[in-house]
Amino acid sequence: MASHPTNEIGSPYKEIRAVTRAFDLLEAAGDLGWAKVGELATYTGIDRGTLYRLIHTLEMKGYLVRRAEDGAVSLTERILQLGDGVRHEDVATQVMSQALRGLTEQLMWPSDFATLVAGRMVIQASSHKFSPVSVHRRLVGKTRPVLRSALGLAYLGSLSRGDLSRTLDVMRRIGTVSREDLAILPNIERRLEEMHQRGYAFSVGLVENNISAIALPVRLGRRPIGAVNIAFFRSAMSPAEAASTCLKPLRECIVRAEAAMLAQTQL
Amino acid sequence: MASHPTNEIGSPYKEIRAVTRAFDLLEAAGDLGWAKVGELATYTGIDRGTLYRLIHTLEMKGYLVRRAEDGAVSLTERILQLGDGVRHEDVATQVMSQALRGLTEQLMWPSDFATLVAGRMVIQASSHKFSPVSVHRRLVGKTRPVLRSALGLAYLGSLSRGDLSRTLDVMRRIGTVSREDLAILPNIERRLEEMHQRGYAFSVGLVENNISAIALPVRLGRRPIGAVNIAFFRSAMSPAEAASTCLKPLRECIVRAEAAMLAQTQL
DNA sequence: CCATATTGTTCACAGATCGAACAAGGAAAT
DNA sequence: ATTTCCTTGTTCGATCTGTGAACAATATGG
Repeated sequence: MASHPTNEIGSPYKEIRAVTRAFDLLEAAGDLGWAKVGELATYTGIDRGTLYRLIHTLEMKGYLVRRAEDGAVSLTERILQLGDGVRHEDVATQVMSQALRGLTEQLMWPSDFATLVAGRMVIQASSHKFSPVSVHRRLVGKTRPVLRSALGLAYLGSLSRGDLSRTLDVMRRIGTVSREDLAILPNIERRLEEMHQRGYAFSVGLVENNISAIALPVRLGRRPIGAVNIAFFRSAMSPAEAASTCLKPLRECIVRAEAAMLAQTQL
Repeated sequence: MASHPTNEIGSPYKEIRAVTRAFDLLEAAGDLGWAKVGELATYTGIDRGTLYRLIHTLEMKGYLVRRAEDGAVSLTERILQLGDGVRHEDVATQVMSQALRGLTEQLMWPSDFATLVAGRMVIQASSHKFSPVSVHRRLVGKTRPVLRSALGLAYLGSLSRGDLSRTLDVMRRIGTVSREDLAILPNIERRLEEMHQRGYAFSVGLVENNISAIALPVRLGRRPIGAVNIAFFRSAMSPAEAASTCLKPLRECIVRAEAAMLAQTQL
């Protein structure tokens, strides 16, 4: 079928004009601070009538504000709110990738770092390809059930009560609570309490029959951002045996990674 | 003439659908972190075909990125870059409003705080209404020429060489260099050097024949953000006389205001 | 291997977005 | 005080854009 000119090698889509202009306007507002509509028209080249419509839309969404005294326009803090947490995801993934590699070289067993995304634990970094005892290669992007995996339980156990409630609400809203999960939900707080007393989360034969895992949460400062696991053959040892040998190096690895993340996000 | 339903009392514009959807997508990406296109469609209710086009546009503008491994989408740091300085404008104006009021109660002469906006010094806060010797009431939004006013010269004198060049380039680009300015430009660096040696900026009979002013810059940390002046009757004293009595309290007022701003922006 | 789910793309059409033109108000000059 | 010029805010028909149902391709799970 016929294709039309693309803006990027391989992409068939044109840029959406109104959206592009909206961001041109926001960038101009960022450059200029408080600016009159006529000034914005001169600076961006966008017709004044179009600007009035764009400004109205961005006002309704809360990203721009107009000063009553002279009609000047400025960005609001909502842009910053939108960006909250952005930097940290990238830094965390980068730091954890390196940290997991080191851990796996030390222990042989592979590890994954996952964050809660769209009601699932999504693997963001993984050391399986560095482990001599793993057959998995591409795990990044794969998901684990929040309520039944070691990764999910470790993460949930690091949330405050309020954040735990909100997280479960989001999961219900977007439909990631499975039938197996429904059996677990009534007891989730007790299971998390048991996990606190034990000192780690675990699962047995969840994703694959012969694979078990233990996991600990990861924080940025005091804020939980995800969890790290160690996966091992069920036949090789029990979770308790895994914990007795691997928990200490896992915890130490996480502490060093958390410090590195904190250093980088405050630069 | 016939009007149509408005989204806000008194506003005749409908929201631009594509722009609204683009921000719904960004907000969803902010909520979810790395998310697949199908997940974003479920979360936002926007058709997948539409999302592909929006994502493409936002990728081209640099606000979203797609992960090659599984096509997941995430916000980028550019949102934060867009928002740089947002919070500070509001805080600075609020703090300076209170500070200028105190200064005017102490000195009687009115003051203005201005920032560089769209190639002009725009008055963001003013104490004229608290001064018994001013006839002006509404100055916020009014502008002063950058190259000839005390406010403008104080601000320019606090910029690094690189920022000074960039600022003059922006002014040329958006056409705020007047004919009077053109006579000054060749000597601007010498005038700023003389100002440094004098310790303050001044103007005589600029906006009104009978009004002179002296001014000092205002910084947030090390970053120049604007300037504050003291306006007085030309017949009452010369700039040098004004400086001998008013410069010390003006400087002290600015130091206190800068400290208050720094404290607030680091909360 | 097959069925199902998911991803990515297309294109006719409904309707959204655009900007020239107009109306109103404010500022500056006389 | 009046006139002229500039700026702001709004309108609406025409043009073009953005949309989503449908299709093709790929990936996943049984």
